[in-house]
Amino acid sequence: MADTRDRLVAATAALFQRQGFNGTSMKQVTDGAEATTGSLYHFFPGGKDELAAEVIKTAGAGYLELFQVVTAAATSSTEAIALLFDGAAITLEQSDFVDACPIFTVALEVASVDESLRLACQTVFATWVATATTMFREDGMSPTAADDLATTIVAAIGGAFTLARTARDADLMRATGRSMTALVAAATTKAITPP
Amino acid sequence: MADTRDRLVAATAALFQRQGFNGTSMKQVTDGAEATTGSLYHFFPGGKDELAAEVIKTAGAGYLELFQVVTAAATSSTEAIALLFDGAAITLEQSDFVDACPIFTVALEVASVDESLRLACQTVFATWVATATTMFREDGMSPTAADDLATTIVAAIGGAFTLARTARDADLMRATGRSMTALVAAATTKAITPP
DNA sequence: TTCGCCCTAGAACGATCACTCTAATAGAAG
DNA sequence: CTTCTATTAGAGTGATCGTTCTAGGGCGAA
Repeated sequence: MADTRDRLVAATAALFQRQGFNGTSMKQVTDGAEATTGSLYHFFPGGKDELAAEVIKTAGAGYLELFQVVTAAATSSTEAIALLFDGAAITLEQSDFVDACPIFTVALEVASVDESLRLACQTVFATWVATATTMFREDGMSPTAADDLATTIVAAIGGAFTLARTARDADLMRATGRSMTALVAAATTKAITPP
Repeated sequence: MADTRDRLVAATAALFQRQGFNGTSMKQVTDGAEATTGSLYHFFPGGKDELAAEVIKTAGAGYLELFQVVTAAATSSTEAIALLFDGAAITLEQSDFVDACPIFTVALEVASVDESLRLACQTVFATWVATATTMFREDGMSPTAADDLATTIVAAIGGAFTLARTARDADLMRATGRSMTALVAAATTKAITPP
């Protein structure tokens, strides 16, 4: 069946979330996906690197869609950001601080070591920043202001994941969310009402 | 000589910066420190875990001292934060995006796997946040506002390290720095001039 | 010198790593 | 049915992992 491939990607993503790239073995992947080594290398002849690149790409697209769903449900950029951080905090708590973004977990360990994975992560982050930038531009913000703010929010949510997971305390995510919400609120009112 | 121990810690910290915990082997450590396996396990009988805990503790104290030096050189909290992010951006560029914080790199890969290292990272982050909170309290901010802001800044600098290193672009660090500087400026003026 | 202790030296260990390879099986196409 | 391609199965590869262990070097104290 073709969904063996999907199970491999999903299992790898789950393992990357809690152990990162180097901490995850191919045996754990095949065990988690209930697949065999033969299947794994049939679908990913490029080995661990190709599998990881697929995980990053898939997870990146998933989070982007989640962001767009949240944005669509919100009545303002400010509310969207508030919902984003609150949702992240709840997800962390409900998963016992395991369900963090696999991309942030992998990015730092591969950035200086594996160029193909570095580029895969870079592409995902750039997509996220671009999407958030577009949202802020629609609020009337200048290109540079929107880009700065979008970059900051992506950075902040990634760092807050690290802090909250390390401390096993989702309030660190919420604290960061409050600050970012205030920042967005200030930036949008300023954009709407120019001096 | 007793500085063999220091060389081991320094070499491990350098390796953690670019490869993380699981990506770094004991052989790389002994090679980098010009030490032997015997020396390594003499000084760190607890093995890789004990060595990593020492690296986290030492690096954490080093960055805290750096923060305090920067703060002392600045005339305001706002300027201190600006200097902090600018310095981080320059360090990244000068080291070809290798010289990032080893603690952020290690934190996500060990948070769900190695409790002793998770606690070591948690302690370091808590110390950083507490120090920044104290600085903001001296500006007259309320305890909760100061703590929120301090948490946000630590999260933002960690996330910005990830983004900048992944994209090999220090401007992402500078963009985050501009937003955080604006946030601190707004918070301090509000604290100084209450409604 | 001789002792005693801190540190170094590096071979060796079993386990596990990512990966390869051959053979078997399944199911669609003819 | 036969044939063919896609997928599964899992034993086996050499390399490398973290760690252990025995032996010896270096140096101050007696």
